[in-house]
Amino acid sequence: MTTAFPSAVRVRIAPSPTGDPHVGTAYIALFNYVFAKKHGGQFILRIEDTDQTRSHPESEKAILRALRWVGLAWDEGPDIGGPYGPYRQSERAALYRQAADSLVQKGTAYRCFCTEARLDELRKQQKVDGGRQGYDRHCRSLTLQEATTRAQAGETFVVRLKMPIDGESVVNDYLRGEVRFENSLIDDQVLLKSDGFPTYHLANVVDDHEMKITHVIRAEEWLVSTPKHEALYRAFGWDIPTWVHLPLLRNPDKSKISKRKNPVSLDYYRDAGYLPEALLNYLGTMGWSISGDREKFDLAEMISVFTFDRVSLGGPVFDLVKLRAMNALYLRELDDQRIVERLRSWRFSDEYLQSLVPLVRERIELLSDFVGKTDFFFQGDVDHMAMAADLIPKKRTRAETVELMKAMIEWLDVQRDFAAPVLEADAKAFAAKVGWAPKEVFMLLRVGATARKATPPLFETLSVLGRDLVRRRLRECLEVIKRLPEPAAAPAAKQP
RNA sequence: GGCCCCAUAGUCUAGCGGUUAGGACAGCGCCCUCUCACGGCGUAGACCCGGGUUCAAAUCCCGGUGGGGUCACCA
Repeated sequence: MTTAFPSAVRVRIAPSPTGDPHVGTAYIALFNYVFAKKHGGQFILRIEDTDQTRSHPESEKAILRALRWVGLAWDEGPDIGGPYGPYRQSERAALYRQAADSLVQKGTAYRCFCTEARLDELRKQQKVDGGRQGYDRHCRSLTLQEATTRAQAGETFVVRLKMPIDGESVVNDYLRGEVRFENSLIDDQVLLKSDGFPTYHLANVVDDHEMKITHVIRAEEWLVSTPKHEALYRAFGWDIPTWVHLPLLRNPDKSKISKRKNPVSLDYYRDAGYLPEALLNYLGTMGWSISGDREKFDLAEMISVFTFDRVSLGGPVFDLVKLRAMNALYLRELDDQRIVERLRSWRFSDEYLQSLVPLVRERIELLSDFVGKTDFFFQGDVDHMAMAADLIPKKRTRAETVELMKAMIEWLDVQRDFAAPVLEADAKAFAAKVGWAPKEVFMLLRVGATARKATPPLFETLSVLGRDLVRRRLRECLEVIKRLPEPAAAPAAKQP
């Protein structure tokens, strides 16, 4: 496995701006970055925003900011451009349409006019029969002329790839060697959606080729779709890049890392006070080792000795306790002045303090009161256990409260705008929707987000805290509530 | 469920045919010490199971089991 890499190494991280900047993105970006730098190559950032309904420009901004925070700088990207731009897929739509069309003309892809209803029905039937899952290739037998006529008549269609019907696909993964797939089990993948936008599969392959990507270093979840990608490269007549599928980061229960079970947003780590270099170092120990008895190393050192041969394939559990210990190591190494600087750029900046003062100015009588009134703004996780008695509202059961908290977290997960007035209006709407009194909802929100019953105005407070801290704390709070005993019935007899 | 990947302590890992199976976090104990923390020392704790191959398997092969991923007009 010790192939020499050409100096023209070009790799990429291709996040989709559909949510928070994800630790998994930083993880994969790190290995791409390090590999590129090791071989004097380029590290490219490409935004995969082909999902019209789920992509958001704020999310893209957040991803760029977070990647910068963590210390990974790209050589080409949507903000700085580069020779193979644009680096945002929504700006390359024509390219994909053209690519899909060329495949249709060549006969390696075909238009499919099947309706969603038919596909649903098909899936349902397949479930009953227990046979082969997936598209039945109904439209594959249409002639090009037939299909063209129907398309020109205005019928909506998608473009699907013609996978080989038999034989097998052998994918060469750099870390695992040959992986075999039976072609008959692989779907005729949709390449172009009915809205004219490409799917991941098409856009990704086209761009990786156009951008001259040599090594596709991505998460293991993509391994099984790699034969489709290879089929696409072949259909175009393009060279296939080297595949490197890294193991997936895991929750403590070993499932794929998820926001429900782990803080997953890079902004959370920033706001909770983790040092980016410690986070990066920790990510570097996930599935990779620098040597047998060392685990503390900086980026430069990782680059200097990097090789994929030291990757281990078991899915590493992302352990907050260990990360914290790593962070402590880095913190202790900083001299006093540097720690002061870090604190300033974290939460002791003039800017942040100024956002706090309006919230507490009427509530403090001495300057020294400030600290006690604002402590939860300077904490990461907060002690909900101490609030156990106030977590379940009077007249509510634990089960009801759990459901409410779940619904509230779901709502906040999609709440992009954290400006106080917006939050307030949306919170009221939320309360109405779930049929709870606003004051009940607000108190739960308050206690969940701050572990306090008395705080500055709720929505201003949430706004300043920021969505990542709020959502993490609510999740923690939910876990605490779940473990609480059912409160005694409301008019419960008081014990003497 | 089909297909694919994976498998060393609770967790991250070293190991790549012959080791008293090494390191780190967490745990426990002791030392340092006005407390706590840091630091130091120590301690407990692992090769998933079963077959092969071999003089010799944590290491190679096969099977099982377990975990994970994936089966979208999401990425």
